[in-house]
Amino acid sequence: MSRGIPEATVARLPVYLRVLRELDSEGNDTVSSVHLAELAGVNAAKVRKDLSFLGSYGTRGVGYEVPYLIFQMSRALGLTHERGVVIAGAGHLGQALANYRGFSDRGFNIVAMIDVDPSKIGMKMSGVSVVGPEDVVDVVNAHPGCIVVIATPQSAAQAVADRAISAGVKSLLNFAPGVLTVPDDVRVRKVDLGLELQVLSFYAEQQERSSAGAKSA
Amino acid sequence: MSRGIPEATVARLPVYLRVLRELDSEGNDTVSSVHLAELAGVNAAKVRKDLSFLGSYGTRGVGYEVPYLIFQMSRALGLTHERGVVIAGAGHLGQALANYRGFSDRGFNIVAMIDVDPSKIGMKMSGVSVVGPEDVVDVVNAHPGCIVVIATPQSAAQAVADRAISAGVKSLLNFAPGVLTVPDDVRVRKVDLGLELQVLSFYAEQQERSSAGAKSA
DNA sequence: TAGATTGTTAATCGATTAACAATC
DNA sequence: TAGATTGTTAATCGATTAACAATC
Repeated sequence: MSRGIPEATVARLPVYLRVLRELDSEGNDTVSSVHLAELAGVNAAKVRKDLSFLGSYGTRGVGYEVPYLIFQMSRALGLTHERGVVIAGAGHLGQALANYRGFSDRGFNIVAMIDVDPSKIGMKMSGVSVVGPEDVVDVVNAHPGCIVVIATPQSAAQAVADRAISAGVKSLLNFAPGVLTVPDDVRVRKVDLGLELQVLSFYAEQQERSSAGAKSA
Repeated sequence: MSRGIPEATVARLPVYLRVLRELDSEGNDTVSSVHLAELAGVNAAKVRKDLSFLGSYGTRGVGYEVPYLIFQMSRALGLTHERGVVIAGAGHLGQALANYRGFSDRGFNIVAMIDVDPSKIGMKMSGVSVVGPEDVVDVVNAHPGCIVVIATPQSAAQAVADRAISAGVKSLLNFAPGVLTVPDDVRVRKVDLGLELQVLSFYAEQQERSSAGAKSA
């Protein structure tokens, strides 16, 4: 029994896919693991290993057929059919996400925004209807398998997640800082802007200290 | 010669710090690795190992002094002094970042936004002045060690990065999809919204296929 | 056939975690 | 002292990568 595709591999598939689409639009019919690796910024053996999890779609001595690999990869990622995305929080971040390019051409369809602000409810923002929190269940029911993006303040994040989960949502993308508590069968991915800045700050600090040390030495 | 703190550890420090601040505000004087691990959602041995990279700040039989650990961790992360942040791109995402809470109380100071739109240049958005691209050098010089956040469309991202780097910037946070080419001494962290959704889509698809399979079996 | 490149095995590397001596 | 908990070592685990037989 296969243990499934490793997380690290799954996270690289979208990178390969972006590169492959670019190659395709430039008219490339085939690509070798070495070339694909270079464009994706990874090791060629890693590319071959990653792709082998999807199946044996290459040809020895030749490489991979670009359009076919795009198809297989899109299929694996579930991008060959529409998937609904609900954005919770119609603030700047929510609007930025609603405006984000490259959603629709990957099969993602923003079906609604949710906000508590009565002055926003009923409006359309970037072509997306804003509804109140009590409508989450209806929206989720109308779009089975949809992903809920939490772009609310931290104070509202858990409540929004709870409501979405009780409506049947299994996938959350969380932009609020802090941890969400969810059942085992719900998958959460987290984007933490503060964390990213702090990591950069750590390395910047290191660099500054070592160069200050070199100066005084 | 120490090989430096592992990347994975550095990325967990901000998580520990958030938990520690919470504990502190609740009046906890000390915390054990077991408790801290629980709150941070990681293994206790990992916590002890991670913290040991910072130094021996715990007391056997007792645990870690919360305020002291906060201080040491903040120092390691370079959060005990101000650091400038420049946001390139004054669209929805840029504004969302300018509004983001938890920057200032971690020492991050948004010093300017950059945009090409003449109607935005000269304005203040969320209290931050918007300047034109040609002013990047001045802003960066006025705030040595600052971090540049790229919240522009992909088409402008590399040019913005190049300009910032030539002005001396060493840390970039990139929200544009696609790869940035930068010199070795420049550190880039990337947040890729499309990638996150595609990863969620992969697992959602798997879940749906297996439950469909179970149904037909 | 000769050259190229995959798919996979086996080696390497690094990160996680269990275990425990040190010690408060 | 007895109990608790750190700091660190050593074992485990998983991911990366080099190497190469298979094969186009």
